[in-house]
Amino acid sequence: MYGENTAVVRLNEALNNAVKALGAEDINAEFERPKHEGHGDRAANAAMRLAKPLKSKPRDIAEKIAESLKNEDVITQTEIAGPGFLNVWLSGKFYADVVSDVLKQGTAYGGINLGQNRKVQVEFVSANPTGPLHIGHGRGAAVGDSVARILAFTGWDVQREYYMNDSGLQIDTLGRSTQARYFELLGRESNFPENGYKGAYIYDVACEIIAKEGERFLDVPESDSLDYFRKYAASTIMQGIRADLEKFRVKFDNFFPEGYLHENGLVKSAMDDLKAKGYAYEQDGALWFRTEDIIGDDKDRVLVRANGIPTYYASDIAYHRNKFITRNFERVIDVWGADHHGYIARVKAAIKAMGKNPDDFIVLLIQLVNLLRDGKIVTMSTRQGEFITLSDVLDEAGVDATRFFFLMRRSDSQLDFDLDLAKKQGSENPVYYVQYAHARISGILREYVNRGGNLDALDPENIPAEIFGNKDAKDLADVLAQYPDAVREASNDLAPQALTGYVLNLAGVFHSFYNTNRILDESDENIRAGRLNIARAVKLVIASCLELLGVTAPERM
RNA sequence: GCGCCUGUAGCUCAGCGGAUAGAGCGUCGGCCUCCGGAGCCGAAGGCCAGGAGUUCGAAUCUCCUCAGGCGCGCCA
Repeated sequence: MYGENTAVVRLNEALNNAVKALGAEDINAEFERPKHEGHGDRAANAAMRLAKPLKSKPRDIAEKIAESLKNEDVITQTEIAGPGFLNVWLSGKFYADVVSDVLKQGTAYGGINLGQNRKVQVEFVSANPTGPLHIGHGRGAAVGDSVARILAFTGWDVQREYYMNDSGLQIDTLGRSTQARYFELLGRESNFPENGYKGAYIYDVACEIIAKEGERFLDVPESDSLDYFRKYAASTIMQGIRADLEKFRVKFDNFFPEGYLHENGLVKSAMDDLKAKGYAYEQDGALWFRTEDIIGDDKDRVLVRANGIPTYYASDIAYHRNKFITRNFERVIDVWGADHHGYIARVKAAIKAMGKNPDDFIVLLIQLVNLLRDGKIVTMSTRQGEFITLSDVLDEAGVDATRFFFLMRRSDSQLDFDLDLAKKQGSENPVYYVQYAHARISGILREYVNRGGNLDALDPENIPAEIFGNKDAKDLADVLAQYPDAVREASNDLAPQALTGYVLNLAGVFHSFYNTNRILDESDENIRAGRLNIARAVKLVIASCLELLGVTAPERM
């Protein structure tokens, strides 16, 4: 398969052919890397899985499989161990094949086609334009962006969307907060809304309005100018958000305004559809959704209030109907803050009600980020205007470190973001550790050219098998062989941390290899070429992996 | 009260059905006549919160208990 390592695929094919030769069903057997030395280079548990269907002892089955693997030229030795593990030892040629396959596939390596060009949407960040992005949004941005990159790399047709909640109560409050600051700055008495946004950025917006419009709003009734303040503040803040996203190297294909749903009657038609299907009913003047029946919710939920204004839930139903039905996405992934988790079941209920499979709707919950400075947690609140913005963190720690830190942990567990550590340009900082490996290889390749070498003339097939008599060389090839598995895991589980973990491991094993294997100083020309090829393959995979994380792979540091 | 997430080395966390549970940081001890020392090697450090099940086999699956976080609005 495209993107897989062909050396690994061939080995597994041999195993499956051996299994089929026993008359067993296809169990899709695979060799795995045993955790412990002494258990061979690869191990298979196929015999144990076949024991029941074949009504035979695992060790006897393993014996037979070993017999049919005898002719494989990359297998040098087999062993039956424990309850029925089949352990095999591999020749240097196998590892050479692994590495040259990486070089031949180049940047396509690891890009297995899991999506089959199916349409998937990743909706993330979607912060209301009521204030600048803070680090919690940053984590969601890093995760959403990386997941989108991973899905695209693995054959999905991906759209990245930002849902702009640009109407409603919050924007109203934003407008009134800005208006109050406008009056305040012009020396008039103002009544700042009780739940207003107290951040200093509101003053900035008010200043802009003064510069642009002067004092002309002083003498008109507040209710007449409110709309202007609302729109101006929201669009200014949205521009700031877009600028922050750009700075963070996060791109969107589409910004979807909530207002579109109302203006085009999509909320109404979604409600009509629910009513027609009997999922919604009227009571006490409001429209209710039968979530109790559909998903066993504690109670039914309100869709349209007694005052005729639809709830946020109603627009969300219309929005997801638009995603699944109008725009025809096969899978919809939403990245939400963890405090919304109680809401997942309700949206799934709506998806069920519209006749789609709730399993195709996946929510990635982003847990809280604690920002640590000097080892202490910095507290934040958007309303109170006490927070550290994403932009501040990027200025201090840099885009690469910030992204890498956000992606190191699974998103559904809380994260302590240690600002002091992220700023350190040293070995304690994992992102530098990885980037250093890439820069170091680049340095070696530059030096090779300096000494008169020609990289284009290097034959990717020229990797002498004897190189892999060295344990570090063998380990390194092994890690290269695992890249497609890491990508598969990251794609299937929507888990970028599988890749941060992988690339940290790859960098570490490369550093070990570097310390025991001279490259340019090696006198044997073929071995030198072989080691150069290994280094090139490592460089390629590090760069590929970092690209999926949205982190740069520097040539020098 | 109901529901979701999390309890793994001193700290931060991987591992989520396989054979002796891993990494980084921190601690201690080594390694530059040498291609990038932003590096490497080694040591110490664990009843995988507790209990009961399922399985040939459990940190991993199920149930219960305990602890921490979060959510249960005609808010968004």
